Amino acid sequence: MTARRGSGPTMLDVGKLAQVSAMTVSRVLKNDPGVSDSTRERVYAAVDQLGYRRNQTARSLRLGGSGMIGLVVTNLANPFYSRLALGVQEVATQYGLRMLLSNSGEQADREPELIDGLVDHQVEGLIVVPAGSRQQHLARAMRHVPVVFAARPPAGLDTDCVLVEDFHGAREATACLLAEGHTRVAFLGNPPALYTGAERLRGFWAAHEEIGIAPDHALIRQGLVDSATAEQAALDLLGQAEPPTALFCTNNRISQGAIRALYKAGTTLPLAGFDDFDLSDVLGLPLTLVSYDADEIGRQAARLLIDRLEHHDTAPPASRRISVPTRVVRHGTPSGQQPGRPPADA
Amino acid sequence: MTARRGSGPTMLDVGKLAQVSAMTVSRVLKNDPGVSDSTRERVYAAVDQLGYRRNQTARSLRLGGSGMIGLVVTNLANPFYSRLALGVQEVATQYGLRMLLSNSGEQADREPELIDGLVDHQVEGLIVVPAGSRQQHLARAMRHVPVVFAARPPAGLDTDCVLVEDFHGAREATACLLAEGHTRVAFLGNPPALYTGAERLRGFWAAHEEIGIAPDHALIRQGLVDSATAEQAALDLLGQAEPPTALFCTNNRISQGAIRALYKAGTTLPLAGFDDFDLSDVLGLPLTLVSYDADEIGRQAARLLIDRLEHHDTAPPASRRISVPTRVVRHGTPSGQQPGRPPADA
DNA sequence: CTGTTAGCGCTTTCAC
DNA sequence: GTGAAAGCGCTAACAG
Repeated sequence: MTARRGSGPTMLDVGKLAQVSAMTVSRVLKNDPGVSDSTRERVYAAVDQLGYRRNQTARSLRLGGSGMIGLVVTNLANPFYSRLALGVQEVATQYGLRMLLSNSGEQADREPELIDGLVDHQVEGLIVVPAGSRQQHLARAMRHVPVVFAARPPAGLDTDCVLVEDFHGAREATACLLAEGHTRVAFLGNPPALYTGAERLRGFWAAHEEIGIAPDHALIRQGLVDSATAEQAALDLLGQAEPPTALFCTNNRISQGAIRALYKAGTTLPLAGFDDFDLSDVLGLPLTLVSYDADEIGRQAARLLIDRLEHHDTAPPASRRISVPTRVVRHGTPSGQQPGRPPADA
Repeated sequence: MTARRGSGPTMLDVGKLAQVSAMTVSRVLKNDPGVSDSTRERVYAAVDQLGYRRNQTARSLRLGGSGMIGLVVTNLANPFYSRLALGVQEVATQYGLRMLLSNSGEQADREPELIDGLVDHQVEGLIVVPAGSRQQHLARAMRHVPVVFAARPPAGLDTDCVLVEDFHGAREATACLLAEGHTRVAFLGNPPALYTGAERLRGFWAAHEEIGIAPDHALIRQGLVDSATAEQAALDLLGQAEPPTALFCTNNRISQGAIRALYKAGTTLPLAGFDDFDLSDVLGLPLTLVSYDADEIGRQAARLLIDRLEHHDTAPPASRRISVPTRVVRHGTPSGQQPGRPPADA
């Protein structure tokens, strides 16, 4: 019941109690060597007695650095982004930085105010998963602090970014399906306006070209935004006169929607997709998933950012682009045993 | 290439350019009515030209309020907590508050420094999922700002909290298994030192007592911390001389571990568990899951906190305890019935 | 309608 | 070893 405004004791209060000036309190708390042991002890005693905590806001103002970085993700409910956030946090913590987190909900129009708000709060840098391709507000933010892009690249802005091997992963996973003889692979994709959507389609396409065939346009569905829309699209495809014999999905939510569609349709089809997800190994489905370390995207982004912060004085290095590697994980029937769903019953 | 220290233009700079004092700039930016239109326009022009942004750190210091709340969760990678965080963020945003997020990684010994750090940053309040039962540091934090507990109750501290109906949910789900005639239901639980662990065991037990039987101690495993330990425990149980005929799991990770164990053992057993999870409906397993709205826990916690903030002056209300309701969801059961309460209105 | 003064809590600089 | 003064950027309170 003690939380009052104007928030608690100050260094002056501590000093008064310890019979020293605020300056000396400051020195003690900073571990400045030039303080006598007896004084030091009295100060610590006063700090304890008052429950004193140094006001970081005042320090930030004086020192010119808030000790915070901002992170903006599009959907924290997606494990991909919560892991990314954990990666950012992990590295930030190592450098004594805290994380201000905002969720754009994939609404590009909300992003500017989130970004501006973080800048107002004097974050020392930003890591952003941009929700849209209009990035004017990010250019604006870059006038104030370094900005690192994660998962999606900057559009016409010169700055660091950390991406996944979208093209490579999609190509490789698609190639797995094609290698099994499938020629009618459906594509279930997120909006092509998103970098990942475009790149993964490109990879899907490239895998086809490499074996000299072209995907059937009738099997391509884009603009899927969640599990539900993906499920509907998959059901549509399965109901076509010439249905696909395999599916490729560009992210975890789409894969899950497609899997639900297969389940409801009582069918099983080989499915390849970007992003691994919980229990993918026990579905008993022939799955080919592009897996990668989402935490690592966050860690790398944080490292790039912190590197900028530490060299803010020196000539800035050219903007860097890091790709986090992918690997293909196969579940169910990699090479043609037991093509059904049932989990290895007795 | 522009991000320098001492971060950019101040109101004085803007004022100079607009030929007014800093005070007038402040008024314009605050939408104070007492400013002439011509002045207002000049100020806005100068703001735009300089790319000026109000320094929130300085405002915080002056106004006595950081505009931030702190959230500490135990594991952001668990969808339960990322959704909780989203709920907090949602309500916080409505009130113009930002969220400083820390992840304790379920390491109780790391929690104090996280909490202290947030207090140092002048968060106006805290929402905490406590990692341990030693909560001295939280009592300390409460001397500075209001603290709301989420998902786990305070231990001997007088403050608000938002919980799940742990006991009720566990009892109901267990009762479903018992109603099907199972008398040997295994219990796979998280550490009993955790409130949820204890409550859910209590519910499990109560369901047995209600039909006049007692659980077999040989079927009870506690202290499971992740999917892997749960899997191992489940495999152990399945290998016993008198194995269980059904399983009860106290959270999503444990359920997933148990499901993996069943899959590897080539068996199928009815499984009940706390927390719903992605694709639970398409596993084709007889599942009875205790589902609830994790976002809502965050929203409610944020509301309690903000209520405290808004009434920090008036006599504080007695500490409140909110329970978020659970409902049982059944998958893959031949009967397909939704037992217990009616399908929870919504 | 606009400006001046003072001070939020802290720390850098300079004095003793 | 310690303290006094000044100021980080902003805004409430008081002029004018």
